[in-house]
Amino acid sequence: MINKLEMFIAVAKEGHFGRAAESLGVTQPTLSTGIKQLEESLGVQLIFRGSRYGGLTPEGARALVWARRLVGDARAFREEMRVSRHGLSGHLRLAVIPTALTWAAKLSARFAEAHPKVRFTILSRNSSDILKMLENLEVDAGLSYLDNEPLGRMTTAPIYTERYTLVCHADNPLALQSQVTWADLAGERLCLLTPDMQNRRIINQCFMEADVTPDALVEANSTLVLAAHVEQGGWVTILPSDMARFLSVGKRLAIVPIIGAHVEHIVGLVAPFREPHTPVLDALLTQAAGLNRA
Amino acid sequence: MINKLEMFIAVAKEGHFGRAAESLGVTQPTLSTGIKQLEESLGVQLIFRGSRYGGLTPEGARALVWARRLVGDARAFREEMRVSRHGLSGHLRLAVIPTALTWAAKLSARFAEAHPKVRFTILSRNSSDILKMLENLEVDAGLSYLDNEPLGRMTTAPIYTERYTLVCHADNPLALQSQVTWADLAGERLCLLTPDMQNRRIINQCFMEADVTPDALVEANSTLVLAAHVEQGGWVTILPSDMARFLSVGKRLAIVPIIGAHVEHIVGLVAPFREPHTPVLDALLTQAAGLNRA
DNA sequence: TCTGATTGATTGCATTTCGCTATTGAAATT
DNA sequence: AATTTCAATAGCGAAATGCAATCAATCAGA
Repeated sequence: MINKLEMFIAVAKEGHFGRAAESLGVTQPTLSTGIKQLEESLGVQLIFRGSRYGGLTPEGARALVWARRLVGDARAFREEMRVSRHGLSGHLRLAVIPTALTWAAKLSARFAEAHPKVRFTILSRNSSDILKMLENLEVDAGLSYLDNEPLGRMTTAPIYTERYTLVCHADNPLALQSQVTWADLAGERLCLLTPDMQNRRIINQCFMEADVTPDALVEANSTLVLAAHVEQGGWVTILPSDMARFLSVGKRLAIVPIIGAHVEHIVGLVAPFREPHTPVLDALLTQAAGLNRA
Repeated sequence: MINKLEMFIAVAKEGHFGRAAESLGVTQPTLSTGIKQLEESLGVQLIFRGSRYGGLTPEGARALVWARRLVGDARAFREEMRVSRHGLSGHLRLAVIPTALTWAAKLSARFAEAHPKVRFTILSRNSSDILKMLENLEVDAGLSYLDNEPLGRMTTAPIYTERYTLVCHADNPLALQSQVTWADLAGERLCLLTPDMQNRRIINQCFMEADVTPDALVEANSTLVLAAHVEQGGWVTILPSDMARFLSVGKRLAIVPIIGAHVEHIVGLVAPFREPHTPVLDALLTQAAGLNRA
């Protein structure tokens, strides 16, 4: 049952039998019969298909919700039993928004100190991808905005609040100011994250509220690229203060706080709600709470 | 996986491999190997046993929580898929406290009107047994006190409030009174439910608050027995008003409201909390809400 | 309209798992 | 010490699982 449901989840995710089979490490015929058997045992067609994947039936969509739950719970169960033998160990997969990557490092460092046997995989993703990955059980937890995207049934733990700063080359006249407003940035050659990033949308909104049309000459999905461009001289960028500090040490870059029109956005840990938590997630939430206090 | 977990639940419930096997309709060796495989696949011993069942290990106790959840969810899932084919149909198992049996009839009658294809099984049980049966997935819902026993993660829907009345033979002097107090009942030959019933404990408490030591000469676990005794003449009993009315029609019995020292106890539907609900439970909750309004 | 590529279903076969009966071995009971 | 109870084990046939090979339908491009 459980493994059939995993097959179903894979097909729903990939929209393609062959790829789904590959992702599970089985052959396509095995997966085909698996889905067929699942449908027969439930007495319902789950997937439209005539020689080609044609989407989920209404029952299929409903079944997907249950499948995710059952598979998720089964994994959490096995995980908990494993932990009861070996202590906290294994693999923790984290998806993180680019601007929070330094915090991910802080989090995993703290965590590793407390639980040295746990391996981490940290992926940089935009916030909507993070939610999708959490749904599809591709990651165990995410580091993302808690106050913006509509979160479904999720466990959350706040970690820090994003405060935006201007990052410019030390030679830039703006570097001499103790602070700038969003309006001051009109006309600057901006280098910002791509618009699929929540962070960029927040910044756009700040500019809009200040009645400024930002001039994003370079877009990237990595803060590292932004910093590198700014170091070249011609550009300025906007980053949360921690990330700005991290990227500017040892470089001829200046950090200037931006004031006004600031909606503060809370960033924190996000994980699918599950009762009870897995032991790793519990430990992770504990570490997150510690970071928040610190 | 799921069926192994069902085996595990059965063993935990019966405390005996042979009986558990029988309850599942498999042979004892099948169940033995099932448990063994479950333990191997989880890498944890779940049950202490050396030639005899010796209780759950700590991990086993934890696993039981997960097992109940997974099995319950799997059933709810299958149930929902079945309903999407055949409409509301199938079997609804209800465990009910004796004093609420008339309400169970009202509930099932209403329900059957709306969903004629659903079969009912209604069992009379005391409130703590009801909780156990809900935990072990032996019934789908219960009709019991909502405000007294510590309910775990449960979905509840209030239906009515118990109000106690004296039931005595029409020839009894008390029958002439328009109302009685708990104290008035001192010295009467009482016929009450057994003390394992919550209702009896509530009545005991009422007597205690009125500083009366009740004299329960006959105890039974069925309200029908109480009424039959009262009809014989020598005894009086205490029943919630609806049950009293139901049992006294056509008989030479009198019903007298009891006043004072009344803690009002809410009776309603109880079902294991599960998100989303099964369609039958949803329908049942709807009917319960209707009864509550009426 | 034809042709090659894609994609999922089907078939046949080897392997594994499952569940039964019969039996054994160890405690508990007498 | 003999008997009973209870779970584990062995052996066997049936069912299931999963693979490689193949087929059938559809789509894209000429």
